[in-house]
Amino acid sequence: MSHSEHNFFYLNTERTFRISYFCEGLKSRRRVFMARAKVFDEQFILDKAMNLFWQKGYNGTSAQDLVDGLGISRSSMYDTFGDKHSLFVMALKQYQKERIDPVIKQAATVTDVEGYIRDIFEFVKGEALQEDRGKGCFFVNSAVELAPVDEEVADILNTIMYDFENAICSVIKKGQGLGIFTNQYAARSLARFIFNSLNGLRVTSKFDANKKMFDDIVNVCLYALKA
Amino acid sequence: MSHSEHNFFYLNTERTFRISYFCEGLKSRRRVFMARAKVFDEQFILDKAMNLFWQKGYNGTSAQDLVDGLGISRSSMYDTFGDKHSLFVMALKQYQKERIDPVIKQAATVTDVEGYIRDIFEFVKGEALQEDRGKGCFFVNSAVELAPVDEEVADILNTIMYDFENAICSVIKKGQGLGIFTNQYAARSLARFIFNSLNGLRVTSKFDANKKMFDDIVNVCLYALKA
DNA sequence: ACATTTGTGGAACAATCGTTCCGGAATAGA
DNA sequence: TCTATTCCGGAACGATTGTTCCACAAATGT
Repeated sequence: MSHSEHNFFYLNTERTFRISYFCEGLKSRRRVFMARAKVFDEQFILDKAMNLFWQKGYNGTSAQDLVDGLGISRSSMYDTFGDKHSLFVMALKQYQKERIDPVIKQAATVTDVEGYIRDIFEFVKGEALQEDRGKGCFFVNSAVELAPVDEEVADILNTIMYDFENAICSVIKKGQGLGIFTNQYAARSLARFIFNSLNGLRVTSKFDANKKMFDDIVNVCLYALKA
Repeated sequence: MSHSEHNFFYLNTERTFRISYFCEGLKSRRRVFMARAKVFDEQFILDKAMNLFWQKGYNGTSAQDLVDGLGISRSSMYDTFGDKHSLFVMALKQYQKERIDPVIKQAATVTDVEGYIRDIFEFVKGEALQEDRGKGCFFVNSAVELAPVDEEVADILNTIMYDFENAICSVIKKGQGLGIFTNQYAARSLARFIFNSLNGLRVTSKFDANKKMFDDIVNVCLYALKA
């Protein structure tokens, strides 16, 4: 028996994902057969992948690391997520959706503008003082490792930067209107300064830095915004 | 003929470096035979290695990449620099010696304190606008990729951070005495803020950022220091 | 010419890389 | 029970990883 007769779905050239093939073909029709339900949660696995890539980077994480860390078989991993690069991209988007988008959305309805900015700095500071501070930020790590050589990843990161800058900018603008933040510089300039400072904190957290050090940095950053 | 008889120096367990073995043994005695002189300059090769690792990172640079990029044979590479990790460490120290130490030394005798700080920012800004801006900074790149998992590299990076912070701190202190910089915060706090901002710039340069963006960031950073 | 060291090209190494494929066990609705 | 799908363990793939080794060419003072 030839291979294609036995496992026809492997040969789909458009999508190598085994799971999606048959299901998608039946989207409009009624499902006739119900087969074994998924037992692992894709989001849950994706979270694990995110943390693995986050910790060791793209090149530093091997397929074996993923199999060991995700808790699913090698076959399931490739069937569900395609190849390593696809999985990385999905993990990065997961990070965007779970950790960055909420902060951006919050900006639209924020009332305590100063608290909003301070909370972001405090959050990053908090992570920088955790035991696994070496992880840094998946966003920054990916930018440093892949942005220059991986266009698909770079596009995602640039989008994040763009959205984040705009969100901060709107909050700054509101704060300037309330007389809380300085009018010495345009809101966009200050937003970029904040973005840059946060990127810096993610790098500084890679060093042997202590609480006092982060306090110093954050204090000066927030001071620079004051009216 | 056995291997050890023919090329005895390969079996030195302390140092696998072929070149150093015999020479070091003769340091105190008079050289009897003068052999072929070195034709490639180790510093020159090390510079090339530095740029390769700088561009693609440690894990992203393969042994083959090094052979192709250094312009010497695979054998010469291993004979001269040991293994890949040793070569990386040497390249990192080269970066420290050539690009960071001069800036630190300058701090001791600087008179135009404001210009000194501004020049550093302008230099980083300039590099961030170059064609190969994606390279970023070898120091920051290495911190992000290796500091959490490579103790030897982390030690070097921490030393650089420590020295740099002290250098900036002394300049800031001088500027505070002259009434040029703000006394709102301790010199060390401001130095850490500067270090952090520069780290940020190295990350921001990985994105699709333009001149205006860096101008904005640097302006606010320098503004924050003003008295 | 000789001894000695440097550098080269290439073969070869074991290990790991990312990936594919298979057979079969498990689970579900029909 | 039958069919469809999920998931696993594991073997296997060719390619590439970092590294070692060897024979030989090149250079240089004696």
